Amino acid sequence: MTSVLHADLDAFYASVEQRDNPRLRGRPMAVGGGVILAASYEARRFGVRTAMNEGEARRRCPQIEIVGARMKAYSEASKAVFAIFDDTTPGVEPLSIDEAFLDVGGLARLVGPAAMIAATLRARVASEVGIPLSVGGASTKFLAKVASQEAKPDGQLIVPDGGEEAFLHPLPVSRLWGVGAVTAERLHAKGLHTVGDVADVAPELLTSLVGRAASHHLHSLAHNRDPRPVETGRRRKSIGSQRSFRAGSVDRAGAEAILLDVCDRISRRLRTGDRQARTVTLRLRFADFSSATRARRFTQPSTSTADVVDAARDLLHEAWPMIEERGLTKVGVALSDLIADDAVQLVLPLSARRDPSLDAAVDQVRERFGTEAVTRSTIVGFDRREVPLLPD
DNA sequence: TCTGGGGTCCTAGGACCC
DNA sequence: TCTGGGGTCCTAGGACCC
Repeated sequence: MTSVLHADLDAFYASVEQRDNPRLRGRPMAVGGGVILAASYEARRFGVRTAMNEGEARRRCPQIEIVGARMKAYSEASKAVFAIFDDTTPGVEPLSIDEAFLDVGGLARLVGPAAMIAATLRARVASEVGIPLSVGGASTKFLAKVASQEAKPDGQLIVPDGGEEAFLHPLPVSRLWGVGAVTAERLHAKGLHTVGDVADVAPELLTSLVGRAASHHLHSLAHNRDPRPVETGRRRKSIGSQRSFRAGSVDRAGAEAILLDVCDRISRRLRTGDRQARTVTLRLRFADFSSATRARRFTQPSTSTADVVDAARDLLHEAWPMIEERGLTKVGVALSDLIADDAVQLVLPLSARRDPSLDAAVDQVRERFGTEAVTRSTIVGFDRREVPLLPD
């Protein structure tokens, strides 16, 4: 039964620009900022793609018009579209600024078949927001997403019950979620070109090519086995920001200044999102395009800019010899292991972490502090006898 | 095509604990 | 005293997605 829709805005940033500027409509154009962020379908016909540098885009399509990004306009358009999604079903799982899964399993009797819901969504987004939306529908999330890609641009495709494998198997392996350039090349080398090829291959061979978890994952998807439900209320798991520059254009003081700015931005976002972070990761990229990461964990989660800056600066200091050797072209910082900022942390000896007799105590803590979020963490070396479990 | 910025998930080795 | 197995935490790296 068709229970999942995948709704995906076409060439999102470019569509918003064409909506707001009639001169750009029907023309090859793109939104860029050094590289192409989104290309209109007219530009894609000339081979212009996302992440291509602007010089290459102009070489392929001399008449292309490239405009700067207006993130605020995109964010507003996205909100308006998600309001229409939320108005359609309570089961909305956002994937990014321009796509979402919609659970329509319970809607058939009330509203109508999936094809009708999809058509209504597309018509509403077109008339109320003024940009094109493509929708795919199927029995699983994965297949719904594949269907929306097939439906583009400005179309819809509902995979009929029982027709799943006939639809899926002729498609190239790159349509499987998790198969990018590297994995596709490995599969091609063994003669696996279509989704059907992957569905039929011996699991051991697949495992030897891509590892255990990915093998299981790909084999399942190739048979349209995808039990994941549409999940509402998912929260971000990390927050990051990064800056690129030309090799040699930034000295140590410059790198520290960028680092400070990046740390300030992400710490603000952390506090705005009512979260605390435990891990700070410094991400570096070098002139030869190699990269490195260095991470540090706080003993206690923090929301403080100063904590983030201290850790990031330390990491930069430690990595400096490597930076001098390889030449820096990008600096980024990410915050992860995020928890709610009202989370209460129980510090326990390792041996007590999974003790089921603690469950009741954890419930008490929940009630007392009025928060759902209670994490169990450990100070290594503490013996359980030394730790009062529920201090007053 | 010398490649932006925002993310997610998986693997693997060493330290540490029981 | 020495050794081993199993589990978790931490860190680093890599593939992938939009």
